[in-house]
Amino acid sequence: MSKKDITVKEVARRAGVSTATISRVLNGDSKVRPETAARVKEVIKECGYRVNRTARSLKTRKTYTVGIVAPEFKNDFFMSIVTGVEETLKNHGYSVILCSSHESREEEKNRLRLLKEKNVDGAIIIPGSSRGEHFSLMEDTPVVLVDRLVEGFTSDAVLSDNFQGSYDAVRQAVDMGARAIGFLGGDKDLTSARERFEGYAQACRDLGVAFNEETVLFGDYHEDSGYRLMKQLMESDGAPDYVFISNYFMHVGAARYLLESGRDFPGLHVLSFDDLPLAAFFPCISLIIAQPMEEIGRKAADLLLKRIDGSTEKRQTFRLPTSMRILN
Amino acid sequence: MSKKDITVKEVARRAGVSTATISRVLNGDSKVRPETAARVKEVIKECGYRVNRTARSLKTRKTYTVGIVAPEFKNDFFMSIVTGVEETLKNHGYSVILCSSHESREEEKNRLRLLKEKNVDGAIIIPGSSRGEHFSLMEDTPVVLVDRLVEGFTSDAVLSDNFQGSYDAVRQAVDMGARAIGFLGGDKDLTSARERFEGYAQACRDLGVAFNEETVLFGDYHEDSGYRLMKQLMESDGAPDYVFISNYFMHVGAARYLLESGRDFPGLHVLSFDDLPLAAFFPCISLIIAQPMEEIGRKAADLLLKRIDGSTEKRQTFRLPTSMRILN
DNA sequence: CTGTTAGCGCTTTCAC
DNA sequence: GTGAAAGCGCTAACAG
Repeated sequence: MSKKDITVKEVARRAGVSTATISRVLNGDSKVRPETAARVKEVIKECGYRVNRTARSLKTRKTYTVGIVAPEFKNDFFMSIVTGVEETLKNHGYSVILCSSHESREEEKNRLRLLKEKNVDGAIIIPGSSRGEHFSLMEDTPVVLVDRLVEGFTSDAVLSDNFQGSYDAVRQAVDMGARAIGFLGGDKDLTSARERFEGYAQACRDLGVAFNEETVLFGDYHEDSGYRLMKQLMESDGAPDYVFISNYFMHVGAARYLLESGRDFPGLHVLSFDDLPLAAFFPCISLIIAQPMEEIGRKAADLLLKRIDGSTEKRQTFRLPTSMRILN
Repeated sequence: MSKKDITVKEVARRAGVSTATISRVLNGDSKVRPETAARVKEVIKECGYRVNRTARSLKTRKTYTVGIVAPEFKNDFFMSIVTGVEETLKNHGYSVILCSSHESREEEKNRLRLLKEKNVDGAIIIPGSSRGEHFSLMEDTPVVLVDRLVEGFTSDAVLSDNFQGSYDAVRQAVDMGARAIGFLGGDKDLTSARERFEGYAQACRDLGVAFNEETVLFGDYHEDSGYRLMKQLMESDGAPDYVFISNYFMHVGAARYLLESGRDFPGLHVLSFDDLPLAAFFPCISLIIAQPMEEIGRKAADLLLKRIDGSTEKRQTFRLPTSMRILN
């Protein structure tokens, strides 16, 4: 933004009209004589005028900017969501500010405060945990939660149908001949981890699958946890033939264990959440529960746009169905 | 941003001072009597005042925002760079606007124009192609190019040392016994693709590796291209034992071919660029040339910050060294 | 249809 | 140390 930036005032002077008229042309106001509009557009092109959106925002109280907050971005899962969000919002003239919260509640809070100060028109948040009192910071700024819910804060939300996805996977495994299914779970502090466990547990009960406490293990959604739990499970006495893994990163860790152990695991069947590009390459993979990630992002953006435009409908939580990909 | 937002004016009224004093306190100006400052801070806390950064930016002509433009974001490679950028900039009080250019020059141009209108303090760009006349749009806004260079536009840039990385890989392969090395290359329109080829070619010449035109294939950096070229190479008569693959996505495609073909490839050695989490799982992988992606992002951000702060040094291009990971 | 005018909320001389 | 006042560039009544 250099000193010599051309302003509406300058354009007005050159076109011999008032700044109000320039503004009208800029905003497509119909009440401008065509010849006037043409002349103004001419001048604008000539001198390379560009609107100053900061000034416009100050006046209109609209920034056409939304924040997207997530624990981190260097993973395909969150980025697919971000992609869906960005595409959709871009088509509506909005831009996206990226905010990583590093799984820290304090950081999450700081980012929200900043977004508020930057006057974003709304925010899409993948919460770092189930606790969300600080989300009240956003007061009357529209918010859509994605992937996880939060206690103490109600808003629109878009999630996968984790329960059903898990349930269906277990049923499919049973059809394939499973008698016992081990479980590697994420941090129960996250709603999605709880829901996936519930779906698994309920299906086991409904379908008469042996439910052995020792083969149901919990850690967190990260790779190391998957490695560790898979190792623990495979080295235990009653290692099951079927293993349900709760997300992609745990799956990566588990796969790493299977490869590094140097052992063979004949008859082992892995069922896992998340259909990222390489999941199908992993050892023993039998069934993948795919979340529609980009669609989740698009849906979240659509919802947010509705809120921003003042839709007054009551808060809604959308659960998008997962799909199954059977590999062998 | 609701009607009842508290402004400096309101804080001034409540604290019984002028808005100038509030501003001074907000900005840590020392020329404020401690007692006054304390009282102001008290009031600020009490009424939950938050600065309006849009207004501040209009006045100071500084947005503390930078744009980051890339062809797309749903891939680990670009996102690792973005992560490095975001972390670094966040630590300096900047936020990041995400702009996908979809490999389209027109779209890239639109995004740059928008960034300009939003008065970003600078931009970090992963160009979609070698053509960059439209980058002149950014006039006197600091720009740092990442990963790829562009003709017709000079600016700071941060890249991997593609030539050296390729060269070293070929030398290592020769040490491992390679006599002929096939090559799967990216789109020659990209500087990085050209550089990787040059490094490979030079090393072959220097080390006396047979350089067979029929085993040097070019496509683009995408998965399908990797699949197709690998298939072509493996089904040809003189299929080499060593294959150099120019980036991660081609590697994914090539790996998919190797798996799906159902054949065995005894003695096949794959050398590939990019150390993404799963590369080491791929069939026949022998050597990975790792780019320091997050570091590239951090370096780019550092450079940009220097430019923003008015460093007047001449434009620089940094080439960060790659490293080798030998797998077998 | 077009111009005049009054700000949006903040920072920043320039006086005192 | 502090305040008064002038804008940053734009839009939106309100007149005409």
